[in-house]
Amino acid sequence: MIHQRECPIETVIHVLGGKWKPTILWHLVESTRRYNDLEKLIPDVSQKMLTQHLRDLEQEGVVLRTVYPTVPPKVEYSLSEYGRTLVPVAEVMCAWGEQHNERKQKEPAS
Amino acid sequence: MIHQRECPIETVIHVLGGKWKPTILWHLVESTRRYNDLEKLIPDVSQKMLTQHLRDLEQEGVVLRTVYPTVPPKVEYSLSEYGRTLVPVAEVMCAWGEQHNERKQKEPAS
DNA sequence: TCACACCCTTACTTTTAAGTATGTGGCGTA
DNA sequence: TACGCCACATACTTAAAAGTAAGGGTGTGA
Repeated sequence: MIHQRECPIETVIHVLGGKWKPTILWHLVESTRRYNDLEKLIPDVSQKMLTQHLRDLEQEGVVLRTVYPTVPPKVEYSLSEYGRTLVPVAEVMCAWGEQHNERKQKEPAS
Repeated sequence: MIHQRECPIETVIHVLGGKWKPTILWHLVESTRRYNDLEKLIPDVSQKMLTQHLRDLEQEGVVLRTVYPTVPPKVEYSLSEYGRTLVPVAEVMCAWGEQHNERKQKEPAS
């Protein structure tokens, strides 16, 4: 938080670059989710990291957090409209990443 | 190195996600460079990180390393053809990142 | 009265990335 | 003889990210 990011690629990496952030985003592209849902969909994430990543994504404007003041509390997470502008970027990255993974599998040496 | 990457977005982040990698790539898109050139072009990078990032990029197949057995030694780094397939991905990321940086400047409070 | 559901928070530890400082090899030059 | 050039390698330290474990607040049902 202490320095401004001059490199826009680093910006994207910062927004998308938590260990579970792509997975979270992926689930939110499909549908709005509650905290509990995400925990179940991503069994290996710890509560701490899930909360922290959701907060990060919220602060970047990518994710919307809606609290219903019911008992017990209900909190919904969804992609913001702005967050949807990130989807094509993620798709381009995905496509290259997939191809790269395949390539790496074929030539494990080199 | 110990686990295979299942998420292709993480793959891209892994390839591009060192502190100086986007900068290195950027300079190699423009031209082939020698180790010394890169040191001068990126004054803040340490030798250790420059070497390490170049090795990483080489191992991913993105960068070519050519050694001329002269004295003193001469080593050239360049983007491979495969590395050039990464450029459009980087450009898409760049575009979103720039826009995102502007947006963040305008609304420092959420 | 007690546990449970939901959505977290906090403190502490481990792992990973990056930074700092110093050393290496072989040849040309002074 | 010593010194510098180029492209590193290695060891050690610091900082950042992630993991682990435990607690909290509130109202409802048993």
